[in-house]
Amino acid sequence: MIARRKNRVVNPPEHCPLGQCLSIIGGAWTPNIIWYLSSQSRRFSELKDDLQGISPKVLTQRLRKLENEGIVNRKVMPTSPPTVEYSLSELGKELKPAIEAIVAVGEKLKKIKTAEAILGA
Amino acid sequence: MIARRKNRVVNPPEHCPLGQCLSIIGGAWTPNIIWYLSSQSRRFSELKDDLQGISPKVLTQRLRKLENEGIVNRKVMPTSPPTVEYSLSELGKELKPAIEAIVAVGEKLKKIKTAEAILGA
DNA sequence: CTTTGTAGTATCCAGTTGGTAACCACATAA
DNA sequence: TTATGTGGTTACCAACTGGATACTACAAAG
Repeated sequence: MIARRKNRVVNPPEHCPLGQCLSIIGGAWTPNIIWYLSSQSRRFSELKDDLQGISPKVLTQRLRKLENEGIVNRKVMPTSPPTVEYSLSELGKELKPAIEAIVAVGEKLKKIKTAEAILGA
Repeated sequence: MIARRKNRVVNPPEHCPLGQCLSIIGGAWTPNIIWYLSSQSRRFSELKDDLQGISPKVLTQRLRKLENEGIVNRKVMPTSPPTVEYSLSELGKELKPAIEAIVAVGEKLKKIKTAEAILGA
């Protein structure tokens, strides 16, 4: 029988910022929405075209949630018919380094996988 | 009627590294598992204690998946009963900057939310 | 008068996820 | 002899997720 090691690792900082942040960028399409908005503001139907395959329901859901969390600004333009401009808020822009770090890792992973595929591993 | 803007935003790099990476760190408990393993190697039951509330089923699922993806190393020790050491692979360590960036954002979010709570916003 | 584009809603449904609980063989400690 | 710890596995199930589809009101263009 083996003595159980008792040393606890440092806990993830209280009430886990990991979960905090991942609950925002988690969910299908969400990171992509943030990605598109990070370079410029976009209208609803523009986003729908950018994110090929997303249903209007899900796009609305995501945008509403991001708006409630203060990540995204929603601005109705007085055109006819009214158009709606979505953009990243200042808070939303804080997400960019995280997204970029994730993208960077994703690219490394892709390289490794393609290398493996070529080597037939 | 409004002319649809035609300018397309830069696409997320092909076959989206975002999704690539998020499919790895996504899923309940996964980021936390990586967090714990990032500071030292841990045994199955140690992780189970670290991640209070995780069921053995899910822990196994996560570890198996991470192992298949080459993020985590699994090493059976010749003790009695056999113990199993999990650790981050070199590839797994590449995830750390991304996790740290996410944690950083999570902390900012938390500060903002607590500030809002105090101000009664 | 019909069509088009706007920004969504409403409804239904299938698939996935994650949780609970029970169970396993084995060896050792009490 | 019985209990304990090891690292899981299995079956079941409720909840959540996201996709497909159809639908809306309104105004303007043709």
